[in-house]
Amino acid sequence: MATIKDVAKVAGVAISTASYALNNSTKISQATKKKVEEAAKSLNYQKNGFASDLKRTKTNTIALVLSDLSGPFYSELIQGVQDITSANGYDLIACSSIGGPQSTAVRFLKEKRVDGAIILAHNISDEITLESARKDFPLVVLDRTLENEFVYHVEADNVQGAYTATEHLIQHGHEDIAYVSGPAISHDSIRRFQGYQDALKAHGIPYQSKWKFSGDFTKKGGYRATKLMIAQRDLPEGIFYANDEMAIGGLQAFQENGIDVPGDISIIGYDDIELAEYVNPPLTTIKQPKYDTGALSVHLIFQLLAGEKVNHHYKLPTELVTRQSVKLKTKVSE
Amino acid sequence: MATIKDVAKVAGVAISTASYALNNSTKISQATKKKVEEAAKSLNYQKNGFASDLKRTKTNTIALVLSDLSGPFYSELIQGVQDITSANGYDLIACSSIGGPQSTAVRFLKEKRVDGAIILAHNISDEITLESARKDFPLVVLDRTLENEFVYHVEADNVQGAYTATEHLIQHGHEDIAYVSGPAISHDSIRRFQGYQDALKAHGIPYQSKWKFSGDFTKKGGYRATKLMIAQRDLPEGIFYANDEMAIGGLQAFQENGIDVPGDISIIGYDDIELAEYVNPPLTTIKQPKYDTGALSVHLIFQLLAGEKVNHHYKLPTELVTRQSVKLKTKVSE
DNA sequence: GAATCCTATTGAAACGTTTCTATAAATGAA
DNA sequence: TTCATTTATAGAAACGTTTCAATAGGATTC
Repeated sequence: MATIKDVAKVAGVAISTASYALNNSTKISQATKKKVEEAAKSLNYQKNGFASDLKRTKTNTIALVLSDLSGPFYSELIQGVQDITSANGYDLIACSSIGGPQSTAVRFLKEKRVDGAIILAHNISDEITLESARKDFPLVVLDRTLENEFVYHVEADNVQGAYTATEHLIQHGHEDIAYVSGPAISHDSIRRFQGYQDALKAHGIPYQSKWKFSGDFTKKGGYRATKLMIAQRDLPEGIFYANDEMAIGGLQAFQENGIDVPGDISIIGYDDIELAEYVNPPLTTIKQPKYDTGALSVHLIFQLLAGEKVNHHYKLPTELVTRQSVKLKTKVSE
Repeated sequence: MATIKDVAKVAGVAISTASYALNNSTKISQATKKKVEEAAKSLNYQKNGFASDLKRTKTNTIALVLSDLSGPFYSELIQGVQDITSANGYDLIACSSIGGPQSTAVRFLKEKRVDGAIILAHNISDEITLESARKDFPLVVLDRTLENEFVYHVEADNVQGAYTATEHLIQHGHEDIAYVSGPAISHDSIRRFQGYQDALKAHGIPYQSKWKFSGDFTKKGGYRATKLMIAQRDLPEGIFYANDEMAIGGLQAFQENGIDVPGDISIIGYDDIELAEYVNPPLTTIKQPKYDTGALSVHLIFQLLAGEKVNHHYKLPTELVTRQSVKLKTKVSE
């Protein structure tokens, strides 16, 4: 590989001149600039990114840390991140945190191979996040809250979203409303449970622990929780699943047992994944402002890199998407 | 940030000693090794990745170049890539080629910020690929063929897959079979068209150009092509859509026009995306060995990095997934 | 024509590692 | 005791850039 030394030699100038010429410095005459560029072209010269980064102590790259590169993909969120990143002339790379402390993601964070990072990876421990965060290396976390001077937090408002979902069921005449949770440690699930409880309370419906079921954010988990409910022969009037995947699993369980949704029971999900529109019946759910979440996250990083001060916490509003899995309950008896 | 210099100073040793100690050289006594490690810990030392890469001229990282980080995601393919990469102790990063020559992907390729790359991005020009490929920098392309000493090619067998799909329709009694293509320049689409034609020929069915429709691999494109077919009031007996997305768009068009699939017309897709199973009717389609494609790609890269010789072209077999969008045609009249 | 100011160019240091080579100390053989 | 050998450590060069400070020469001013 040709280096800048070779280019300088061929062009007959000093190394520094070559560097200036290739970096469009104004101090270089047009003639020498041309000479250098031609030399570079003839040698098929490409700068060595590492050497350059090393000297500049700046990479012009933002990392998006995902728990698993192979999905589930938050494509709108990434779109938001991507758009803003490239609008600012930065590069974006995605890396996975599979493998824990040995993972690519952790290496990139610790070795500061990027200028800033957005973390959406439950398997990156808080400890590692805190160790990596430092001055001039802003970190935005999306799936947890963390108190640290250099860690920032953006989230869709889980409490409000869950409140809306639950209230929607209540407004459709349902009182016995179950909640199918995500993993116990999930920040999102905990918040959504909070919103669920808040809504019940606000409408004078006492919370009953028998209506809380444990899921794990997977289709199978939703299926199992629902089977359990059915087996207990004591169905609620409505179910709020902490995410769409589980709701779809639940749908399958109901189908298998000849229980009609929404005829016999109303259900509502959370996330508005692509599939939600296609299942039968189409799933009513809560849509999160994913694009905005992504866009805001990078935006904050750029503000911070520019030395501005920003808040440590941001909450974005969610939105109810009405489809056909919730039905108005006409109180026949009672 | 603490550097190795600081560590050496605190530990009271030379820089080189510190370096050896941190890199587990055998020549260092246990005592000093411990001393250095403690110093590193106390300073929260993290090595500078660039400096290290610069000296080593090796990054231990493989890049996966995607046309758009926000999907459509070939999650199984990525899984394959990921598994093999980490099994070899390498890091994997994904980067996008949005923005053409200014994109992150192109920079990473040209500036050789990785040891090898897998390219699955139609918007990376052949020219750039060829410019980037060089000795000790193996490139695997998945969505085109390219003749170059340092470029390798892995693909699911498009011709065979399309042949199988078309033959499946033929074997179900269909003769008038339409093909809805992807973008004209798409390598995949062209190959699939070839397979379609081959199957017709093999079964003595003449190819009619009126049965070729232009799509673009999107849902909307499939919808439009299908609408056009319906408007012409001359429907084929079966349609082979060059991918599932378009088939699903087509399904919607048929639904809107009260045409029953597969009662009135059989359709088949290509890809076996997740949605295919959920649409109504579930879509018969061709499944590609995505995981294997990904795994083989990285495997080749490692072989090449190790100095081994491998073939330049690999073709992996596809598989028919039978669902309910194709029906046996009982020839009532004629 | 001397003094001043630009402008284009150069030389050299620096970024933080790794690694080759040299050296000093410790060990062993004679 | 001396010399050779091993071992642990140190010194310094190198990787390929960028950029500060220095310089030379030409243009401008009076």
